[in-house]
Amino acid sequence: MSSGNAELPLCSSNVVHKEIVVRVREEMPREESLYDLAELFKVFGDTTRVKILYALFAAEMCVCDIAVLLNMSQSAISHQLRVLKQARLVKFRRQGKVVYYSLNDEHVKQIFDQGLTHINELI
Amino acid sequence: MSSGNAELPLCSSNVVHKEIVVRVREEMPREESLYDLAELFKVFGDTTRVKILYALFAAEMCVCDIAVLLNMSQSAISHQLRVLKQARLVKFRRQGKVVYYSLNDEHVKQIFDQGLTHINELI
DNA sequence: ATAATACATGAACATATATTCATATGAGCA
DNA sequence: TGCTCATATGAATATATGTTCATGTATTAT
Repeated sequence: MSSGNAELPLCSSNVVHKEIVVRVREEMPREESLYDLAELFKVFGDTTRVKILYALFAAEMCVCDIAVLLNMSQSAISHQLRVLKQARLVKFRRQGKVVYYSLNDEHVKQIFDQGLTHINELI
Repeated sequence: MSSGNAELPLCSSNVVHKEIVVRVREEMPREESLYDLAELFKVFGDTTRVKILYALFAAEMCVCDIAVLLNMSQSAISHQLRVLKQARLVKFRRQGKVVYYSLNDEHVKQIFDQGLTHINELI
């Protein structure tokens, strides 16, 4: 068996730069990694969650603190914390009736700061 | 006029750590920055767009190349390229009937790689 | 045990968004 | 001009997602 580039499903057009497509295909990360990456950014792609994470950059906070800070309902915050929990971006500890949330990851702040840098350079 | 922390809208509960909320509020970036940041990540939060960007990391490509590479319709790719264009993440040049797209930003790869690092450390 | 509190969660609803389909635009060529 | 091709785009549809509302659960206090 020869190469693995026999299956170019063809666009309607014939302007396919085959060598480029084949080479890029080889250089691309695995499908699963790209999917996971998009899922991670999807979590970052909501204002409420971005705000929560920035808040937790500064301090550990309980659910009610965050709700007051962002002027949103406790339920809305709780739902979003759930998303952040599932993405393993935050951790929590229970102290009596109060649940305190904090960051679980070092990279997030770096990713965010680089995002802000990008935005600022667009001005 | 004194401080600007008179307006704590109060959660249903009374467990509000006022000093923390006030301090975090001061440390948070501007509302607009956080909104823009979420918008940027929203663009990254789609598998198709992530794939397109990774493809363009490797080479400049025309629309048809990308469609073949990702095994998707030309229209779908074109719509997503529009989103990436609006976010100023890609640029393009026209050569005859063919339009070639390439990256317009240095940060994106760094942000993506840090995202992948995060994902890999979760294993 | 009962009540109160801090948080979690399921269902419903409204909104956003990704793809498809049909068609428009714009460039090269006969 | 008329035709073909590469790409862009508007409308429609299906799906995903964020918030609210109502309620469940776990912990503390009486």
